[in-house]
Amino acid sequence: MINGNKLTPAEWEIMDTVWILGGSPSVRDVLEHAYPNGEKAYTTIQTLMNLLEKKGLLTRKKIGLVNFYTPVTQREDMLQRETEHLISRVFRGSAPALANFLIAEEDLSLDDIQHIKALLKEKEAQLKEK
Amino acid sequence: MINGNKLTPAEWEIMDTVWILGGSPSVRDVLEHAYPNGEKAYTTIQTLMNLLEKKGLLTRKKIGLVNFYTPVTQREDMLQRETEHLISRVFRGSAPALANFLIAEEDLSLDDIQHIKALLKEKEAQLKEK
DNA sequence: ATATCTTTACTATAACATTAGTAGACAAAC
DNA sequence: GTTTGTCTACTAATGTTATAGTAAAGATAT
Repeated sequence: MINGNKLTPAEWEIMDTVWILGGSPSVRDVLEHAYPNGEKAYTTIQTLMNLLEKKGLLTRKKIGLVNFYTPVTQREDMLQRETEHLISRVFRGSAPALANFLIAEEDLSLDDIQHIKALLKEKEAQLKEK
Repeated sequence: MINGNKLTPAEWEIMDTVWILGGSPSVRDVLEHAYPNGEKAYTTIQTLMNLLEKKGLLTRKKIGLVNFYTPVTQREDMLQRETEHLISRVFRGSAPALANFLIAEEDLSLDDIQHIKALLKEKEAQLKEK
């Protein structure tokens, strides 16, 4: 199964670390990057990463003794999935509602606003073109 | 405690129904509105609503035999909380990153874009004023 | 005034998520 | 070549969320 599984918070932390590290990190790589002060046990991370393999989000390849884990999806796919989940659950399915809320309620700098404006202009041109 | 508790999916469904219904619905009101075909048992909703009281999201007042539940917070407060949760967990704490993503990746109509532009202009004026 | 229905309060169970321990395999260090 | 350390595979314990059953209290209908 490619998917259908929502990531739990602990799983997300692992996946995010894998994406940040890039390539095919080992359990120890992830542990050291995400929990440098021993916040979690090695075997905890190991269990989670094997779980993520079972869920189809990581693939695993053993080289010598050690397993190396490769993400199956791009981080962007997850952004999309998580964002759409929020929209459907909390904003009753309306992406514009989230956009409105973001602009109205979250702290954006003038720079941010300029940047968003530019993006909008682009998007607008793109839409009109069709 | 006013809060600190994240809503679980089942809890969110309840809260959302309470907000939609308005006023101070009973367990049965919520059940009938949210699960009109008996998808969940009466006592399940009851348990969840009592849990939500314990968490400080609902208050409860008994009139005669029946408990009526009133939401403590506005729906908007929850939008904020949930949105910020997504931002911190998935967009590494950057609200603009979510905004960019939304505009780039979600389907927005020309109307939506006009609307967002207007909002941005407002926000901008507001920021410059200070 | 008894039978039936609705509601409450309490309890129980099941499913899923989180964390980590243990035994054994292998490599490296001495 | 035995000790030490790292890794895997497996298992276990704990915590949290979700779901609903049961008994008792009060209302309602006959």
